[in-house]
Amino acid sequence: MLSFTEENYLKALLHLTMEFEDKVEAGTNELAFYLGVKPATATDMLKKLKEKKLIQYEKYGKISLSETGRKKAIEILRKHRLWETFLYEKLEFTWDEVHEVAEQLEHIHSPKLVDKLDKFLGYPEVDPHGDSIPNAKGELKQSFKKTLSEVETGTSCKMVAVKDNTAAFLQYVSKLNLRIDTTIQVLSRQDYDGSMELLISGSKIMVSQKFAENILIV
Amino acid sequence: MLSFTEENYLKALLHLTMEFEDKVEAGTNELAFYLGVKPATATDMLKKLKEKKLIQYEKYGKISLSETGRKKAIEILRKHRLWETFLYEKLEFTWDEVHEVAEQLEHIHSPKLVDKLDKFLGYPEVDPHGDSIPNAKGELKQSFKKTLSEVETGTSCKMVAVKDNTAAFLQYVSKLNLRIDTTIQVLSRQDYDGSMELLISGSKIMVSQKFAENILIV
DNA sequence: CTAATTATTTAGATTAACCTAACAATTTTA
DNA sequence: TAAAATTGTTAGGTTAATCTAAATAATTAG
Ligand SMILES: [Mn+2]
Ligand SMILES: [Mn+2]
Ligand SMILES: [Mn+2]
Ligand SMILES: [Mn+2]
Repeated sequence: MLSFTEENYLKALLHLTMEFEDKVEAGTNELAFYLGVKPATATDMLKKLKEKKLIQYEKYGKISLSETGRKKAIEILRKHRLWETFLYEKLEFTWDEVHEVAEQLEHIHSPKLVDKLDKFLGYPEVDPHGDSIPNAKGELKQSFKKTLSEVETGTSCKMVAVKDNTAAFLQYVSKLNLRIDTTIQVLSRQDYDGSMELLISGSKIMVSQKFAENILIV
Repeated sequence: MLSFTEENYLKALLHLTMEFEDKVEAGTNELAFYLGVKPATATDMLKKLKEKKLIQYEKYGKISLSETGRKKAIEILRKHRLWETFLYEKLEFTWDEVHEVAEQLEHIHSPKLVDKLDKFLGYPEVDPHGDSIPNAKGELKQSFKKTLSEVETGTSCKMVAVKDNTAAFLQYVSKLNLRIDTTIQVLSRQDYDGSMELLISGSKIMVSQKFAENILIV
């Protein structure tokens, strides 16, 4: 049985090796920074995870998940996203509140619980942030979506997910009346700083490039 | 914030100081045995819990919960029983499966989660084992119920809870068609070993004294 | 292609939660 | 009430997960 901490390392590695289409490895510092620990700490854990055959790793080399490591990580991601969906759909949590609690709930060990929860929620495909939920077989629909910042001026698109999961960002998105499935029309763009003028359900708003880079669209 | 382990010690102390009406203290060995650790380990933790003002304790003396310690312990008990109820009522778990998972879920930290869960479940008063669920104010209806072994021969009673929460016992109870609210008629009793002949919804069964001592009735 | 910079590992500590073995206090029993 | 039994504590370790400081490898830049 994996410890809470080991699970977090695997989850972090899954995240870091899926950041963009061709990224399949991570570095020690990158991992340590992501987890909020010192590189020396990460090195110790990497040795242990290698020992347990959960990762591929050689001293001074890059890190990637093994097949079993990836399986484990996806299980945790599945639990995380199912719990977020539960909190959002059944317990009236807002989308900026669910992540923190799911960080704890994802470590509950009980295969029966996960599958019953999935059933109870009606086998949802995406979580409250628009992220795809791995199914019971451990299959994850991974699609690398375009961001709002890449949309051509004058065209329309639909928001399908968010990239940033911090409460601050999510609350701001909500305040702008943006949510999953909202149609966005790009009216204009400032060459100077990349900020964009948008039309959302009748009202015009202005957003920064940084903001637009965290809205995923289709 | 209390650790997982500290929470388990407090919960154990709450249990041990509520075993019967006049029991308000526990001993080091008793506590250690209940938690499955060595007495030396318990002594260490007792010092820490005393330091944090969660218990009353003097070297070589008896242990009892402080007001804050009791509050904390009841919060955990509340979570435990609400989660058991959730698993049983919403996720189709059987009553012998819920405890193990609730042992993990009870340590999730989120005041909002507990209260939303309570609301979602319709503010249940008892868990699947008939145990009273503390309310949001931390009030616990504690009633010391009679056991089936104390019922007079020839009279009837109603099962309201079970004392033993092990899967083996609960499965056996189910197999005998006994559940919360079942009416039990005591037909006869063996002087020799205290075993009892019961009438349950039309069929006669024989149970041991040990068994009868773990069925709570009214 | 060396020197500077960056990335990573090693060495040596710390803390929480556990253990065993030995010792000390308390309670029971004869 | 003294010996025996029980209960509880202390001393000294271990392991997992963390840290800081120092050393080393790899990469980048001039
Ligand atoms: Mn999340
Ligand atoms: Mn999410
Ligand atoms: Mn239980
Ligand atoms: Mn229960």
